[in-house]
Amino acid sequence: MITDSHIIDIVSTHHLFSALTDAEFKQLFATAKTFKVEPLENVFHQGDEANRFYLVLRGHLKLYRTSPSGQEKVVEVMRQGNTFAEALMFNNKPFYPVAAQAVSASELIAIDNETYLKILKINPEAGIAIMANMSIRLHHDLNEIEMLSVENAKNRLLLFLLKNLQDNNGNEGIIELDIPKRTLASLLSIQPETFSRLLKKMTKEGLIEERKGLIRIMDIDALYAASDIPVQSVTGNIPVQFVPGE
Amino acid sequence: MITDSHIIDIVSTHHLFSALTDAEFKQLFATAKTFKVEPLENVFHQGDEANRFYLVLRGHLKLYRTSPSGQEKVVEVMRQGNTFAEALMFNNKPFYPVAAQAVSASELIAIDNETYLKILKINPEAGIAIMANMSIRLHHDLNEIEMLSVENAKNRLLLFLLKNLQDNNGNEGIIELDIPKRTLASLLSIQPETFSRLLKKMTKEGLIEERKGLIRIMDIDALYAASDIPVQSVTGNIPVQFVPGE
DNA sequence: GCATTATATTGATTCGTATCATTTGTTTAA
DNA sequence: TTAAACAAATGATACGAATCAATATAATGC
Repeated sequence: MITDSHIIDIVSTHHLFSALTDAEFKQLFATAKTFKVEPLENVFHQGDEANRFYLVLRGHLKLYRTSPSGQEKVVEVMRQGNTFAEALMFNNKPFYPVAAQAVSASELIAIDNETYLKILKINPEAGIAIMANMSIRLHHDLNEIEMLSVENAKNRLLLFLLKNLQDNNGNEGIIELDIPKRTLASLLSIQPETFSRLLKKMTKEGLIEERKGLIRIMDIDALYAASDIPVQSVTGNIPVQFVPGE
Repeated sequence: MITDSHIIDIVSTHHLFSALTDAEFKQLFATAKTFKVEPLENVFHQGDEANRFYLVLRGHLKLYRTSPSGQEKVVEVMRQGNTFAEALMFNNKPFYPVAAQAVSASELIAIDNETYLKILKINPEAGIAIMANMSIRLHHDLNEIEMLSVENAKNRLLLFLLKNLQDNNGNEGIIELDIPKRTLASLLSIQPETFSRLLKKMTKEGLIEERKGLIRIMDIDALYAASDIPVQSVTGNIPVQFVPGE
């Protein structure tokens, strides 16, 4: 039984658990067990029966696969707050296709697949609530990836401007700066100095106009043209992973 | 009724639909409707009743919120293959908290919340299968974000090395290069020249050793120390969004 | 009002990495 | 074996953006 408040904190903010009712939460964690692993110690091996999934409370672990030739390949690194092997549960896969080994001293909770699935099957509402969380998180990640994919300062600023313009009548737009520029710069991962220079340059190029607390976009199309923000962006293109051997 | 094969392609690869059985798929899309919107045309307005969610087949749209003071703020941009407003459905929210407006000429499918939820409630297995997809996608995104968050070439290489080392006995490790270096460089978003120089530098520093097709890590701890890869990494820290007004 | 502090701009310099050009090394096939 | 094609390494240079330093402007408190 889980009681430690620090642990409850980590558990209850996870998308797989945050939508559960108190009763469901209690039911689920009645059968859950916390345990510790030392570095190089395995939580499970490739091919083991998969009837539990895990939440990392502390430390970090690697999930790796060993090929027939003995090659080891790390598939994923799990850290505090991450769950792993839950996709197997949802997919009814009976065996772990990878092994999990602690990299640093770690603490985990093992959660019973059967108990978790029973909750979902008895009460579809619970599943729907969890899907709500997952949906939100997916949208969030998508935005995050889009923003991170824009590599240079100028394009990040342009993307920000295009996303935040208001009173977009015709080909003009206005953006109200209700936070200090230094903060905005930091949000865009640009140094304040660079930010200042960028705005100045764009003003000189006639793309924008600055008036206390306002940025006025003279020509939205020209701004689009000035950026090389991918039209199709990241969305939908599953990016290449580091799987040299496959 | 949806028949066009191009459309079926987009629909059936989406995580909300790919796990449905043929029968469920048919049932769902019997009530779905495709429609087109022109730029500046709204799909729905803030406060409208939310009994449908949408999948973008073509074009792109902005979701935006208008504050009491008349400020417009773009929350998200949706593109081909994206769904939106499905989180509202899962959350039983009765009204759209944002408006959706086409930016370019777009084509969409509107899907009935009621029909979709009915499928999930009648058959919990369907919901579980969808959650499997969502789980996989979430893990995928997490990795993607982690990799994108590593801003400079040296750290990307280090992260790659640390993730791919095999025969990690003690504090040494070996990595087999089974793809050309230029390809690996490209995967890491590094120019081949830079990649070559990096390896050379790390060899000179005594961190690694190179032998045809192998990279041998002399001291894993030292390698960790050389990187400023965040120990806690991205995981769990919900990054700041561009919401200056909140 | 003025002093104090925070924020913003501007200049000079440095660092990381891309780009271009050239050379060296390694496969592949005639 | 030797030429042709490709991969990798090395050098020179250019550019974006961070950093350091100084100054200017705006906001805040007394």
